[in-house]
Amino acid sequence: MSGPGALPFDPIAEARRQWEGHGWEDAADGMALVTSVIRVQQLYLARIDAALRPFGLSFARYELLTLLSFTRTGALPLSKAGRRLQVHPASVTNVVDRLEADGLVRRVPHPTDGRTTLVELLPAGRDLLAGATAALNAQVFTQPGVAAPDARRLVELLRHIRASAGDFDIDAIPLP
Amino acid sequence: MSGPGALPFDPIAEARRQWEGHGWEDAADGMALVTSVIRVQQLYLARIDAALRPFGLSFARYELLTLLSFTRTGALPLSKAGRRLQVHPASVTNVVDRLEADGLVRRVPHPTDGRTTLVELLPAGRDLLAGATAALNAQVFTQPGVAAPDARRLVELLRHIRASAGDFDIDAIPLP
DNA sequence: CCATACTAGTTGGATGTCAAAGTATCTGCA
DNA sequence: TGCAGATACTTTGACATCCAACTAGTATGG
Repeated sequence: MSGPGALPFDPIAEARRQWEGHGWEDAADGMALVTSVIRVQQLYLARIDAALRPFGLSFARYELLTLLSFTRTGALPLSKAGRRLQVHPASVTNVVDRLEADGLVRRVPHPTDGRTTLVELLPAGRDLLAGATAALNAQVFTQPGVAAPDARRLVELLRHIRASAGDFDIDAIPLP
Repeated sequence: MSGPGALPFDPIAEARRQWEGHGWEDAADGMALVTSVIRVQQLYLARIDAALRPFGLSFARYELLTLLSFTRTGALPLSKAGRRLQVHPASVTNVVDRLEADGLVRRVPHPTDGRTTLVELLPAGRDLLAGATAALNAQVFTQPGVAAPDARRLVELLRHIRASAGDFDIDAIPLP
């Protein structure tokens, strides 16, 4: 995250001035947006990691456990988990390896499809998850750094970016 | 990035429904915002990496080269580079190692401060940077997935989040 | 002058990302 | 019925992140 202390100026505003100074005006808005998103992601991830550290979980592991807890059976094929979490199959393998090593999930062969392995939430994982979610909700998700109307406005704008990248059909499930 | 093809629904809208269904309404807006930022960062980074791949550069390396090119001397102390780029000192060491190995920068002892090492942009780095910036501007920064007014709106909202995290004094350099 | 506190940068390790390539299994069609 | 193409998951390697601990050098105050 940030080096020691705050900078005396906004580094993204400064970069934007440089972009314009070099004649790249057309790209300045986009550059500022992209680097802002990257920086805010970094800030959020640092806060998430801090909130989860007492539980021995990273955010990637937490997300997988949460996804499993929301299913009816507490299990999913790895491929489906990867699509829902929008991560690469190799990342799913990596995270499942680590959760399995910690006794929070287990791998189960699919009853009828030899290609498929299910990842199944174990009681230890479910138990850990309750406290972890409470901590995340209290420390991060109820304090996102902007007021609720602005948070919703941001989500809506970011949603257009996600849809334009092909994440989902934008007309599929409209926001209320 | 995304697994194969788009999902038939918005995974973040779905996660938000789960959050509300579990009684975590107060945290739902924040959860949606945080996961949206994380996802959009991932999308942007994938596009950036694709644009930079022909130049053999990652975004972290590109950013450091760009920062150096904006200085008067083409050189900076590693500590200062880390503060400007808002990354951990160990990350700066790592990226400088790799750029040095590729002959794009070199480490130079500080003339008067024995603790300090300067990282200096070499001609090969400067040459590579011109094409890399053109590619990034053309492929990513002029096509951020939203129109310019929305991009500016997003930057302003994200700027408040960055300020509230202590990145810089929000009154220091106001946007026009 | 010296002890202490601070700064600068490195090293080792953990983490998770994705690309590329691989093996194993399933499906659909000729 | 056989096979091409697809799917599922793993392995390997590259990449960059940060934490914790370390060494070396500088600044400051008594």
